[in-house]
Amino acid sequence: MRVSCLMLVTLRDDPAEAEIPSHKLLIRAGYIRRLGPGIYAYLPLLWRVLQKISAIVRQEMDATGALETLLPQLQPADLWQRSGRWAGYTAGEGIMFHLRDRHGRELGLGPTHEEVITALAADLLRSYRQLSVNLYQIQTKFRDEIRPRFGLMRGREFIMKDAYSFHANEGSLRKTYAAMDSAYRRIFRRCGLRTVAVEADSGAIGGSASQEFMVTADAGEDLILTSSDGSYAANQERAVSLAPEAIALPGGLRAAGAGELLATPGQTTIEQLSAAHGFDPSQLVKVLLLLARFEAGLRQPLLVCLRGDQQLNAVKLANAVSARLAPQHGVLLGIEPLSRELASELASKEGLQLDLDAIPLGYLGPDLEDAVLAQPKISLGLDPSAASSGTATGGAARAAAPLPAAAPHLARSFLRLTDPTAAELAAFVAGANKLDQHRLGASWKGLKLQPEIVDLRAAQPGDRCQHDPSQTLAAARGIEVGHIFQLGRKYSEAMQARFTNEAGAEESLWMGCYGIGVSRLAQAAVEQNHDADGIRWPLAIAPFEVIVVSASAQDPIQVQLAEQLYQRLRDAGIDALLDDRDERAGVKFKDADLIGIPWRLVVGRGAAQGQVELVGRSDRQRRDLAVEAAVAALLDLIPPARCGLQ
RNA sequence: CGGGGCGUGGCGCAGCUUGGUAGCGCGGGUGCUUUGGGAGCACUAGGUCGCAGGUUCGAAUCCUGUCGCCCCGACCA
Repeated sequence: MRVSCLMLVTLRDDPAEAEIPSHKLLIRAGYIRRLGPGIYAYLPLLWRVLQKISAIVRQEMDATGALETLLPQLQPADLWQRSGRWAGYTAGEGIMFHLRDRHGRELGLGPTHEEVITALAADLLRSYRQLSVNLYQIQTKFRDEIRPRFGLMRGREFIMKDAYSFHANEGSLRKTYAAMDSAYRRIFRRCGLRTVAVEADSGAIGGSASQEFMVTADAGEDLILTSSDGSYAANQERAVSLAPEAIALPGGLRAAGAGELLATPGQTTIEQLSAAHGFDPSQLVKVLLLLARFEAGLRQPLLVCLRGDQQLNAVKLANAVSARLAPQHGVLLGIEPLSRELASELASKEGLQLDLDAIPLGYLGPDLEDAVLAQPKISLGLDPSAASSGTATGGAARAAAPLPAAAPHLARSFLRLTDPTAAELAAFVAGANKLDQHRLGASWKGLKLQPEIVDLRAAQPGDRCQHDPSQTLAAARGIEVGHIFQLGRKYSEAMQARFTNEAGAEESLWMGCYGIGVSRLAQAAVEQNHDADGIRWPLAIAPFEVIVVSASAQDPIQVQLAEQLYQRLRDAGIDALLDDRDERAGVKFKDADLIGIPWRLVVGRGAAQGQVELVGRSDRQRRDLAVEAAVAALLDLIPPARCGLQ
């Protein structure tokens, strides 16, 4: 390709829209253009990069026996209703773009393809003899992100490789999961990325085991925690660790563990309490009042206890709450702090009466009685079954007959969950459930409580590791470029995807799914490979492998030699670019550095003597070589570097 | 959704406080000179100052509304 024909438009100034280096560089170097928030055009240069990444992904996926396919992006709502995700994806997080066609049928633009593929599998896979299979596709996904940002990093339209495997048993799923794990490691290595594999939360996709592949970079949106020996790495959403030892409460239990009242006027935060009375935060029990909203209308108040010095991990909480109530009440739509604002919003929007004046915010103790949620005289929508009894229907049954959108109703008892750090305290300080008063020297037994214990605390950098307390966790930022899941039978059961096993019995398929953010990966590669002058593409995914530059466009000898070299390299199968523009040398050099072609072959002053200059973009090493030697060097260096595995 | 910021030639910005009919740098075009790290000179094209109201003799500038974009946050009161 000739630069004169490339529609290359580079910018001298940083664009105002971009914040992080990779985003600025991709725009400045002419790789992308923004059309709207989170919507980008992939210009010809970037398209070449994406094609190269895709080729690597294909090679590695095909090598594992996976089958490439292409699935619809326009997906009927009933598919998503059958899996139980329509409400969560449209109403709750609202991550799915959805629309009505001219007949009033609801459709979603695919943010992922579990539903589509499972419906196909249900149709096509009938016998254990057909298993296992792993189908993948590389295509555009749509997600209505709350806040798109950083260019291709979090776009509303992006390119993803997603794969879905189907198995007759869990062992087979594990095998494919392991194969995907190693294929992913090869893919990222071949793309020139430094990644770390971390334990991850399964999030909205669901399922059991899952692992994320993170490109380590300061601009990463995820916080990852790793042990010093590297044997443990997890997303902070998921990470576990040992909390620091609590400092025993001086004086221990009071009033046989019921605690003595302590006047604490205006002291509603852990900090204020500690400062006023000399407590260590680890001597306090922090009680959080939250409200969980469910698809089928349930509004469930939560009372969450943590040790005062610990932080809540919202993802762990959502998982715990969901596990307890989602089977009866549909998808968990969200959890919010139960404030006066929220209470008045509940009253005005959903007609639910909740009298927060009965609840002394800032002075809550773990023994806060359900009576505070008691129904006021006039109230609507009481559901006596919520939270306590409830009809126990299985997930499959629920999915087969989607829950009708029920009117919002408020549970009148708390779902109480306690983190071990709080549960293990022998004597603590907690709110007295009375304004301006706390209890000193209370205990769980003394308060006549049997806490339901769930890991809810956020692991922090510096915490000791569970697998080896002599090690501590360190934090790093990461960009998630890949995620693999063992889904199990969640979707196959919901969508009735069954096969006949060897014994002739019907069984639900075992599933796995495996994603790579292809367009995000391209930007992550820039984030990890750039310098003050521009991008430094790893050769395996660079849009071109070498750029031939004649220093002077006026010197016919140079121009001719550059032309010859360009032809020879192309004939030898090298992805060569020829900068044939009538520009000064400086302009061409700057552009070559900015767009980041790994090798630059300069035809300059020495052209008449058959001397050229070969410059490496990454290490900036320059070597003066005879023409033949330069060509030989490139033919020697480039082909082996292509697979990215040296 | 909450908070903050910004909308002025293709791009990056100034002008707004103190109203008087729009400017700088880059980029584009033409010509001459220059030619190994984003050249110089000259000429030139290109803007209903996001949009809609209002105040005023007069609005990019003041007021109101509206739309769009960017940043931070949206879990511990």
